[in-house]
Amino acid sequence: MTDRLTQVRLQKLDRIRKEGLDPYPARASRSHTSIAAAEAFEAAAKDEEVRVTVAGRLRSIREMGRTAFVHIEDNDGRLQLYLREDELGLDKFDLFLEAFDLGDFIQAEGEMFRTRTGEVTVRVESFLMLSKAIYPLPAVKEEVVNDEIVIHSAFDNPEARYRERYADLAVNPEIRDVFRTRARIIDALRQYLNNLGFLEVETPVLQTIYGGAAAEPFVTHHNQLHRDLYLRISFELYLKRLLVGGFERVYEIGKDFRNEGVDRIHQPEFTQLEFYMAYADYRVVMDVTEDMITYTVEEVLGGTQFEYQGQTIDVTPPWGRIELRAAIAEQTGIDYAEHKSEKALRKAILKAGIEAPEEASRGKLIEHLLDHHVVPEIIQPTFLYDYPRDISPLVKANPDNPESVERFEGFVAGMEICNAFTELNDPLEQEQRFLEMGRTYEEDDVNRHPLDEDYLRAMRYGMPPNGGFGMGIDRLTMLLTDRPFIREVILFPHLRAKEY
RNA sequence: GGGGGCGUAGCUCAGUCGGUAGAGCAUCGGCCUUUUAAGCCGCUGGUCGGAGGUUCGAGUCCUCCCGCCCUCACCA
Repeated sequence: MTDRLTQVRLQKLDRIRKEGLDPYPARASRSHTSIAAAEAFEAAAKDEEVRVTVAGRLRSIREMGRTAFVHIEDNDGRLQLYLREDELGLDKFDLFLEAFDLGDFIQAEGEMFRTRTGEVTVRVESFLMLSKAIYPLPAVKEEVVNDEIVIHSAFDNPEARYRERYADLAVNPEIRDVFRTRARIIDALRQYLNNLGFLEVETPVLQTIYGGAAAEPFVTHHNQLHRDLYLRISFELYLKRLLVGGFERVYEIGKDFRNEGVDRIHQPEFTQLEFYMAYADYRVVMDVTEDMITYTVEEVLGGTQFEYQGQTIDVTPPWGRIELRAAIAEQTGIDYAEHKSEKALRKAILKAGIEAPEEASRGKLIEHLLDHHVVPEIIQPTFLYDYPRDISPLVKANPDNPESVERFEGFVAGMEICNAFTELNDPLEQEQRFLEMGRTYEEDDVNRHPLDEDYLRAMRYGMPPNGGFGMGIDRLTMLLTDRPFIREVILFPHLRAKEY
């Protein structure tokens, strides 16, 4: 694209070259970041000279006759520079005004002082272009009113922001903060698990048989092997093979891929944490979950309470613990234990004036009640436990009640954030469950699982009893950054390809 | 996939009943040596998402297509 704005900047690029300067020099130097420079000035004695070399991107230029005030922005924040013709000389000063634009990266050296309005500023004695910007960044203006930053003409067209996330990040500092927080969340989770003796591992993204969740996979193809492969929909079956191998505590943080609809809390590519813990059951995993998330929230936010979309969330243990059956009964008046068959339960649901999906198993009906009538009501951190067996093929049955399995999910702010269970480690029962699954789903159901013979083989060598856990990192990040949409916490969310 | 909404200058947005396409900021030119949404004066800048249609005349009405948003469905 060579529109007029771009043409002007290309001419400026030439102008810089004609001055004998490289608009993209290989080397930069800086003695202080913006914050370090301001701190050094504040710490210095009254008459002491504080000389700095700073670097950053030009974010504002206020030309005032033979002087100019500009702000540069670096990773730490913003710093004001003051340029004067009598300080720089006519040629240099003109070069700056005529060839430097918003968005350019520059380097400047000078002595620090405080302006009449009290702002710590660098009086520039020399400057360099570090990188000339050819396209103008979206024109965002900021104003400080009563210590609050008011943004004018924000760059907030969603399509443009996600397509050009780099521009979004460049002009919206709060978006950069979202991803700094995201990194700290992952860091805290790692610390927590490492401290408990967990081993971080990596398992295949390309799988010959997908499993561990009910989801439609992405299919790809390996040319040399002449076979289709699937992008993983979960890590579960590989991580549990590692327990067979003798590791007692393993976890993985990585991407899962599900070829399904995109909405407020779903993206086809998302980040998951799963861990497996030998000799633990789902009760232990519940305790660990509470503790791990509390630790993470404290590390990242400095406390156990935070605001999410206008509601105060408190993760301080103990979290609510309610049997799934009781939670559904409370919200809908339906006790599914009284309706043992799919038919009977469907009848009860319709009688209660609630919609029931067509062609759903009894477990699917229960799940529908959970998703639509219980989950939206759960604001404070809560575990629901003991799930129907037919929607949980990898979970060990509850010894007191063979109808239910030892599984729980954690919910916060109307969102499911984790799913965990006492893992089924009986190879014969697992095989039986897989076969049951094959019957539950129709032949052409995309969620019907191919039977993973190799996983059964692994189990036959002996798998220690263990508790497993999975959590969506993106959703946790949504909570801790107060973002209502999952695409806000994913750097490059998926959009349709645009042709240029 | 169904339903609804939207797409106008680099950015944020107006555009009435179908009658020559506008504003602020940015850009460009001028003034201004402690400004900070700096200020003042002036000038530019448009395939109105794309294609077709109705009409003397379409940003506006109709059809199809593309993209984004919301919502439903799907989603251990």
